Formats: sequence, structure tokens, C-alpha cells
Amino acid sequence: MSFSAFKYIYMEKRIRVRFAPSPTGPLHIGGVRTALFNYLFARHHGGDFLLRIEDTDQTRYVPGAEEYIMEALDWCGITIDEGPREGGPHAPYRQSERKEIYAAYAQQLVDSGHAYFAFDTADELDVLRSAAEAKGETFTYNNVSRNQLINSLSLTAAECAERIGRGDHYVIRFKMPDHVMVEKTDLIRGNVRFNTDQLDDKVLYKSDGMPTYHLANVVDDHLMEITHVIRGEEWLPSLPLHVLLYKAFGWEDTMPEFSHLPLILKPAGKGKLSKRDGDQLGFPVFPLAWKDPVTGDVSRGYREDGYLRDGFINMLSLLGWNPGTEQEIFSMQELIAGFTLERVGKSGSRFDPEKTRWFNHQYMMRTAADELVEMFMPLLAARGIATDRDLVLKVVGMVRERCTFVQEIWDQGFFFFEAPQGYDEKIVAKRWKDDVPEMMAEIARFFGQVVIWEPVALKNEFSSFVNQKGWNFGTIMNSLRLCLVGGSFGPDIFEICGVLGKEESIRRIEVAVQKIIPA
RNA sequence: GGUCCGUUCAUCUAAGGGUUAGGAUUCAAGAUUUUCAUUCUUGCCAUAGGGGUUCGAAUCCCCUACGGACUACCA
Repeated sequence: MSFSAFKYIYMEKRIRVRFAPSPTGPLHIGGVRTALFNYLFARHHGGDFLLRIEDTDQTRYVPGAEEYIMEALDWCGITIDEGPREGGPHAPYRQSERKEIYAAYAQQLVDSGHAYFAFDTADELDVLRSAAEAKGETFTYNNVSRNQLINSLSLTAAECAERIGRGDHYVIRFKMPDHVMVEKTDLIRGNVRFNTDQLDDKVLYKSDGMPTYHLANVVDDHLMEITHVIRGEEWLPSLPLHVLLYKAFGWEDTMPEFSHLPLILKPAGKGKLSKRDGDQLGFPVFPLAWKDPVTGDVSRGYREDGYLRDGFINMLSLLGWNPGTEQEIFSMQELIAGFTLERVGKSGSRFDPEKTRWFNHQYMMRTAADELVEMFMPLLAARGIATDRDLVLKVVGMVRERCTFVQEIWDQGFFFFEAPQGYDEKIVAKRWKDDVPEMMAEIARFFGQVVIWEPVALKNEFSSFVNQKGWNFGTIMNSLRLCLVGGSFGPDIFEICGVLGKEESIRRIEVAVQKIIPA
């Protein structure tokens, strides 16, 4: 065992992971899950979670995307230890601000013979690509083609110096070695092997003076002392390049461990989950709503759609990970305690909007009532309803289990805030027979005599009253409900009466008797 | 096309050679709730196919099929 391995295992090197999104738009739930798994892994091991913005492609930069990413992580309860906003010992955490760092490392690779300058323009390469395609072949910039192309391997040193001297644009490419088997253990998938003969000479440093992802991520992960790279499966094909880069830099001893997360797939059909799926099937694919700065299109978000943060996280955590037990409701603390990479699956998970709704319903029943009130008050305000917290708290307590989303609290309990505007016709047809108005009127008079206006007492008194009258309970209760709420829904009748108060309850019965035309 | 990864109920998944293949969601039926919801009970439904290895395979190996990712001076 090498000393470094010894050190790694026994000295309990501090675990450091990073979430490294590109600010090209809103974070997709796949990205949120990647962030979550990184975060859970870091916290489980008492390590650090960093946010690094990979904005090396200026052409794809989208204003507001970076802020969106941070706000989304904030909403999710994923706290960042080091990042562009938080700062930290390895600042800056935005790659565009680290531009100068990469040039030297690229040069180091050229000097050591692991990379070379290439002067072919993007247009020239496009021509070669389409020509190859026309012949049914694929053009690859690699060990067989590079000698026929324009680069510091095919040119003399003087020619290169001249081109660089006169300001020709160039890129720096990795010189992929011949006949090498690159083998690496992925913590989720086990051993993966690649033959370098199948790989190409990837661009490491672009002609605009920016590094590509490949160079920047390896350099930064090294500099930032990242111990574990946990990223999406789409990166697996570039793993051999990254491993080779660590070796070329002489950083093999501190190379991080790699784990590639399975993809999140469409609910139906083929392929990975996309924004279109959400639009078509009516569920958000983004944590927060997003307005495209160019088109002005607005995409819905979990937060705005009334999903609860903890339920959203719980649902995401189970997409690809499982605890090995039958528990499925987890707080963030429980997720942290239970999360291990060993229990992350290898196969892609189809996203299930139905299960997501189920989770939300579960959390509607579990979330602290105060929190629900906090979310619901603005919705009331938007409807122009001014009311006090105490009433809202009571209402939330009574209707929460009937709701899947926060906004449904209104559908299930609007009658606590305003008298019903109309009466459900189906229920009227079913319950409002000719003799009902008179019975309701009697009930109103009975209510007027009740002294202790409190659900349990009221129920008892009301029951004896109805029994004494010899009325049918089912008819009475349902008709009474119709008077109070306008339909056939809502919590216990006597609970409703209790909150509405004696006068209002009576008033609603009287109004109903006036307004409802017997079927 | 090439490289790599994957494949257990419709969906999320458990079972790392020996279980009637377990749980959850959805759906259906019933009980409770004099509405609805909750809760509870029950039911339907799976090891992609074919070969091995083994006393014994969802589990290990091979082939096929299917799915996916990647194949840019994007990440």
C-alpha cells in the first residue's frame, strides 16, 4: 500500500465535495438531486460542500442563472460551506474569475509532452467532420489524424512560434496516449475500463483563453482539495480523460474518488427528463419558477406550485438512493444520517409525478401548521382577504389532510373566510327535497337556543334534537353541510360551526333556505 | 456507426447463491369516517430472452434483445 493510500484511509482526510453547475439556465431537478447527494454525502461525513460555478463558456451564460441556482439550493435547505457568495479559502469559486490559473496548467501539460498546440480553426474541423460524415465515417482528432492536422506535433518549432507570434488562434489539446487501458473504480458502478485508442484529443484550452470543462474541473478539484466527485452519469465517458489528466499533472496520489449518478428519466417514453415532459404532463421540472430572460417564457417551479420543501427533498432523495429499510419518510437529518453511496443504484429512475404528489400530501399532514400558515397567508392576501393568523391556523389544522398542495387549503376551507356564493347543483338535487327547507329553518331556531357553542357539546345536543324530531340523520347532516359550505366537502360539521360562530352559522342556514330552490 | 453504462410488478425499489421474490405509489374492493380526507384490511401486478456454472441462480459468467449516456474550441 502506498503512503498516500495509507494516509487516505487512516488519517481521515476531511471529505470535500462540490456541486459544479454551469449557469446556462435554471437548475433542473436532476441537477438538484446531484447537489443533494453531494450535500448528504458531505454532511454524513462531517465534510465540506462547495458550490463552484462553471462559467467557462461565455456564449452560454444566462443572466440570473447563478442567482437562481443559489436561491434554489437555499430553498431546498442545502447549505453551502464555500462558494461564490460564501467565499472560502480557495476563492474565487467562479471559474471565469480563475481564468489566469488555467493557462499555466495548460502550459505545464504542453511542456511535459501531455498536450500540444493546435491551430486548426473550428471551421476547418467542421469541414473535415462533414466530409467524413458524407462517407459514412466519423472524423476524430486523435492519434491517427493529428499528424495530418495543423498542430505543434506536425509543425516545426519555428513554424509554431511564428504562428503564435503573429497572433494565430490556437487551442491546446490533450495528447491521448496509444494503447493504454485506463481503469478506475467508480464508487457506484465498480470498475470501469476504457481503451485510449477509442478516445480523442480533447481540447483543454480554448482559443478564447478559457479552459474547457475538462481542464478546469480537474485543476479546480485538485486545488480545492476535493476528495469525492459525485456527478451525473453523462460524465462517465470523460472519466478516462480526467484520470489521465490527474496522472499527467502528477496528482495521482490525491486524485478524488469518482461516483456517477444514474439519470432521471421521462415519466413515459424514452430519454431523460426534460422541460417538455413537465409542460405536457403538468408538473414542474425546476425547483423554482424561472422566467427566461430572452423569450420571457415562464417555467413553473415546485416552490410556486405549492410543493413543500421537505417533501420535495424526500422525493428526490429516493430517486436513485434507498435506505435498505422500509422507511420512506425522511427528514433532512435522517437523510444525512442514512446516506451512503453504496446504497445508490446504478440504473436510471423514471420520474413519477404521481408519487411526488403523494409525498407532498404526506408532508401536508406532517409539516408544522405554522409553516403552512406562513405559506397560505399570502394566497389569502392575494384574494383580498384580510384575516388573523389564529383563524388561519385553525383552518389549516382542519383541512390540511384533505389537501395535496398548499393552495388547496383555499378550495377546502374558503367558506371559513367568506360565505358560499352558490350551492353545488348535484348536491342540491340529491339533498334538498321539499321538506328540507323547513327542517333547516327549525335547526336554525334550535341553534339560536344553544348556550354552549362548542363542537362536542353542540354535537350531543344536536343529536338529541334530531332524534327527538325523528329525522333522518344522513339527510340532515348533508343538507346542513350544504347550507354552511355550499357543497359536500370540508371537515366535521360541528367543527365548522364552532369556528364560524353561532350567528354566522344561523345566518348561513337562513340564507340557504331563502336561496336554494328545492329540486 | 463507435465507446461506455444499465435492465426485478405500470412506476420507485428490497432481496449482494437457498424467502410463498418484500415494501411503497397508482388502480380496484371493503371497513371506519352520517360528506370528503385520514386510517385500516384485502386484491391485481415483476426477476427482458436464451445458454451456461451450481445440489440450488433475480443474484456469478456468456450471448441476444431492449433502454440510456457520450461521441463540440458545451457543460
